[in-house]
Amino acid sequence: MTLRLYDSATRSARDFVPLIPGQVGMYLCGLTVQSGPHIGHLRSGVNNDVLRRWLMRSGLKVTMVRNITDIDDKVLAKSIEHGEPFWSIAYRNELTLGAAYRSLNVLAPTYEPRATGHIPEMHQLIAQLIEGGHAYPAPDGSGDVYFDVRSYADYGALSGQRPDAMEPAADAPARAKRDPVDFALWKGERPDEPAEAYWPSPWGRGRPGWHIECSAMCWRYLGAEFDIHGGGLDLLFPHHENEVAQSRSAGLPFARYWVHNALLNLGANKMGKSLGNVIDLDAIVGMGIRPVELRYYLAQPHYRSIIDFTESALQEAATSYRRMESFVSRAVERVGAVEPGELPAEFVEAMDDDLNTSRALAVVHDAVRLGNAALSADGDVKEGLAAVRGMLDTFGLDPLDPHWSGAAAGGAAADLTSTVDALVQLALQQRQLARGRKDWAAADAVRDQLRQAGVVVEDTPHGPRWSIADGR
RNA sequence: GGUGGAGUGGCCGAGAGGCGAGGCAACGGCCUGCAAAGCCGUGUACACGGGUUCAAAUCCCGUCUCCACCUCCA
Repeated sequence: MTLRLYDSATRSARDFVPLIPGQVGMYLCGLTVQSGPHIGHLRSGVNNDVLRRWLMRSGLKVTMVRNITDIDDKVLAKSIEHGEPFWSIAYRNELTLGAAYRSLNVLAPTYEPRATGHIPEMHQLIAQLIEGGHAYPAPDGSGDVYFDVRSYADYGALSGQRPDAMEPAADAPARAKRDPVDFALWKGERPDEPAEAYWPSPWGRGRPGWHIECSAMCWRYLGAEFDIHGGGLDLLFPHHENEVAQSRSAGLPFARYWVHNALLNLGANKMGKSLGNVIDLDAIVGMGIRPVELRYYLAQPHYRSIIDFTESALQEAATSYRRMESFVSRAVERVGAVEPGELPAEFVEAMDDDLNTSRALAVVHDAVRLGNAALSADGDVKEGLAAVRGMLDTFGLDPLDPHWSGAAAGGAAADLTSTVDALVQLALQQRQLARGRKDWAAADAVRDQLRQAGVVVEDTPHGPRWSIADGR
């Protein structure tokens, strides 16, 4: 079976057939870095990372471009508000975003271009659009250039909107436009905006409109036509609709599949900067949740299902992940490290079915249950361990991935583990002696003291084992 | 008003005509000095009202509630 992906443009699942066999060009709308990321943004990053990893696992060579839009109205507004250059604000948020992605084990994109680095490409596209009769400089001398929506017959096809039923674009005075729904490709210099936010252009000094940067960067790095364009569902209109309109009008076939992830809600509404109902990674960590557990929480529901964030659901997901993690560590203690192995057919089938991650993780849980039973029965556990690691690896959730295992933190943590182990073993020897003479009070006192120090002791038929207490 | 989507057991969350996905919680059992972990077992859930069908959570009609988008948005 091949991968089937739901394509927003056709509103149906389609077999995924890459433009060039064996390769995939993938563009993800990253953030407008007017502020740092909240977990809704991170959901988009994680969902697309799972898609990317699945494409890679399916043997495809993936070129993934995830952009940073580092100039827009809000960044400029903040610049004035704080008396700080817009590029300084944008870059600070970009760094925070990058750090959050890394801590969630989101693979670095093949390239991460910034809007402001692609002004010449935008100019070229705009010039082509004007020449082709799809765009026009504002007649009011403002220096704005608008896209002529009526010149593109398919406008609205992607999002199912009809231009006649639309509200006017609020990005410029309507009087300068031929039609109120026309949108700005280029915005002329304005006296009330920061002086460093302008570039020369054939239409006067100015800066990019909101949508043109993505058309420019897709074209530059993925070519005239490419496979997958992703982003949050809230970008479908107007952002993606406008991207298609610009690019196709400029003669570029553009994206072949549109993949939109559903949003993450908090309470009754979507999490959003403008609503102020925002939870970020620090807040999650403050709840006693590790990044790997947040990744599991974000990756388990289907990517097209709304996630209603609640802390209790997050805690449940963390418990669920710890069960998998615990199987892996106990299995490794028994049989040593086993490399990630082949994927069960059921798992592959679930993932190929428009990334049914819930069904795929149910296969993992089944394997964990069987593996646990094998551990209890002293049966063969290698195969199960390899399968579980293999499946979790395609989610970026393999507990033994160096990214999670602490070795990535610099090796100091791994050294500490052996130090702690030596100390705990000392205590456990005392406890075993006490148990040997059935002095349960003394034995339990050792266990309690270790527990207070954050070390959990479990007795097994193969002797006691210890681990660091979860969360909180 | 237009467009798209959702309502599943105590909770989360898949499924989309017939055999109860999976997880969390709960209860019972096994194991254990006690625990922990684990395993086994326990549930007749699909917003509401009609209809189609041998069979409906799934299809059709109607109703209710909620969400997103309709030019700031992942």
